[in-house]
Amino acid sequence: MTLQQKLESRLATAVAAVLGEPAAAPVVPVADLRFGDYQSNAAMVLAKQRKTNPRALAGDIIGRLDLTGLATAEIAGPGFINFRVLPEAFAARAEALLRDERLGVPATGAGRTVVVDFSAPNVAKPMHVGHIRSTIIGDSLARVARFLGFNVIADNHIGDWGTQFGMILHGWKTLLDRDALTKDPIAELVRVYREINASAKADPAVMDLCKAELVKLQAGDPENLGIWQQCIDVSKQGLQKIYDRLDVRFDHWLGESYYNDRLPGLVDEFLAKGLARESDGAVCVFSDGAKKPEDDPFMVHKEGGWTDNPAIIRKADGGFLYATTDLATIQYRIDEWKADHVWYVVGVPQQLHFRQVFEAAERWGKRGDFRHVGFGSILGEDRKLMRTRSGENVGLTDVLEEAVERAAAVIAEKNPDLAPDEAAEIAETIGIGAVKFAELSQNRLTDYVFAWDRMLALQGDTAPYLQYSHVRIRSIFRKLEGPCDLSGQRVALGEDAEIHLVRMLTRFGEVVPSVLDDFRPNLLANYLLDLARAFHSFFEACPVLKAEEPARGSRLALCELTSRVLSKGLDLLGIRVPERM
RNA sequence: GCCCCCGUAGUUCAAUGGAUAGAACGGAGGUUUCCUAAACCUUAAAUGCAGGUUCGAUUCCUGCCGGGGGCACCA
Repeated sequence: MTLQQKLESRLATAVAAVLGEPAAAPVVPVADLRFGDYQSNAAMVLAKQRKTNPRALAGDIIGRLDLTGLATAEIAGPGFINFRVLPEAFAARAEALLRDERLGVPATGAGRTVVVDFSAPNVAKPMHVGHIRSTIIGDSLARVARFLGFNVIADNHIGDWGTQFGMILHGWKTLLDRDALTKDPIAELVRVYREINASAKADPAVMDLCKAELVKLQAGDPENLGIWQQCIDVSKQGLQKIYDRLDVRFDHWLGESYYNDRLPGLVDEFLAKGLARESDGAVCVFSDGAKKPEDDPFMVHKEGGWTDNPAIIRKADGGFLYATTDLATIQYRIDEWKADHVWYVVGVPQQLHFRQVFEAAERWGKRGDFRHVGFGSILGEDRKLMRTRSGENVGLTDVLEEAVERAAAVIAEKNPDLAPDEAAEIAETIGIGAVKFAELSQNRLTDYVFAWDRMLALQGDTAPYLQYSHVRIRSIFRKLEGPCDLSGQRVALGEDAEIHLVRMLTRFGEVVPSVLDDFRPNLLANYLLDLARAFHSFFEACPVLKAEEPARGSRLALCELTSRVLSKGLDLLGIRVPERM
């Protein structure tokens, strides 16, 4: 049980004793240490309901509170109950954590299945910086959910069937350089796509040819299907290289094409059940007709009257769309995978689409906890959205390359004695870690302007700062020489820096589950920075190897525990830790 | 026109309705006979504007200002 849970449990007992009935009395960590470690505002809330004096009620509750061996409590301000955890309680908790493989993190997701839908690039187009958010945030959420005991299915819903294939097919047939395709398939595909895209934009006749190729593909033309399959294979190989480098894994790659056969039947079913109807030749799912414009964001003002903003599931020409595929995908995930939760890590601009699809799925009878985990946009220097086709866009591979180069330069300066192989490996770990951490340490909803120095920073609140903490700890254990069993080690806390370090260590079990409350890996990232700061302060203030027993063993145990929590925390963010740097 | 997201130190970002709004970079000043100075310590500096709800608002509500985005056959 976490310290927070213990306090909550004891407080609940006291509150029930005072009131004569159970009442909610949550305990939260205190932001400002001057007020203690944890606090509860229960007295203020309950006093208001009962129209009594909050400080008096808080006093009554504290009078009934048994905190033996755990903490002290006091009334503060308008009626807070502040808890200060006793050093011996912190020490006991640290000893318990040393023996706990889960490091105090409860398995809150046990027995539930969650599908995490993230990354989902379009094939035959290069990944650029705009793809980084979904990929990295989604991977981290999947890792956290897995650690919390969820049955996690990471699904890469790649765009392998859309209209862009009309262009690629036409380009393949008219522009392809076979030699170039053999040498660097991805680059050649990208070149073909860019060229054909430009000429189709300029010339409607070319666009018509592209559309004709798409129709043939969708009708099952063997030649086009063959080319399509080649494109997919080549693209997947290229994507896999980037995912390997980023240490991102998927359980499935069920792209749009996987659901292709299900779409006609799906639309028929929607029509038959009255969930959709024709409008201007298209089949649309309209929002619930009972709603009024005031309370329904689907309603739009159009041609003199209010109508709602439908999800189109079949075009007038018979083609299917994004919404159709997403509904088929939901059906599969709910019926085949028995998903309890489905999390879509997709940019905020698609919010309307997901509201429509989730509502349609619900009315269709596909019940589940569907969440659109949106994130802000990456903007260009002009503060406008980075577009896939605009030339200014920076490729994801270029970002990773540059990050690793910068890390290598710092290593050469700071630690020139490392063997070249090892230095290169460390540069990879640090460079990639820095990029990922830059993404994960901020609120996902914030828009930001892409800037090399921001994304590739190696100083300050960055992954290398965290990695360095771990490296210093490993350095101590190297000097120990020989095995060292700390599982039964007694922890004795004297210095403030030691107590503060343990305070931070005990919060790991509280922070990790909170990441999924609102899908915010940055809570974990920021926690790890606080933990690392606590460790560095401890490390400056408290000698370890040169200390006398019992402090020496106790401090070694704190180092070991810190190392484990940092490694696990970074692992949940998808960031590796080096042994030295 | 309607809807959504975002406005916090010079800059980039934090802050489940809680107390004196935290970091980092940059600025100023210090710490190395001692486990890696990629570190530590000290310091100056901010909630777009106006109302409202609340014991308490960066957070919730209303209006305005500013930035970004979405809104019928792309994904």
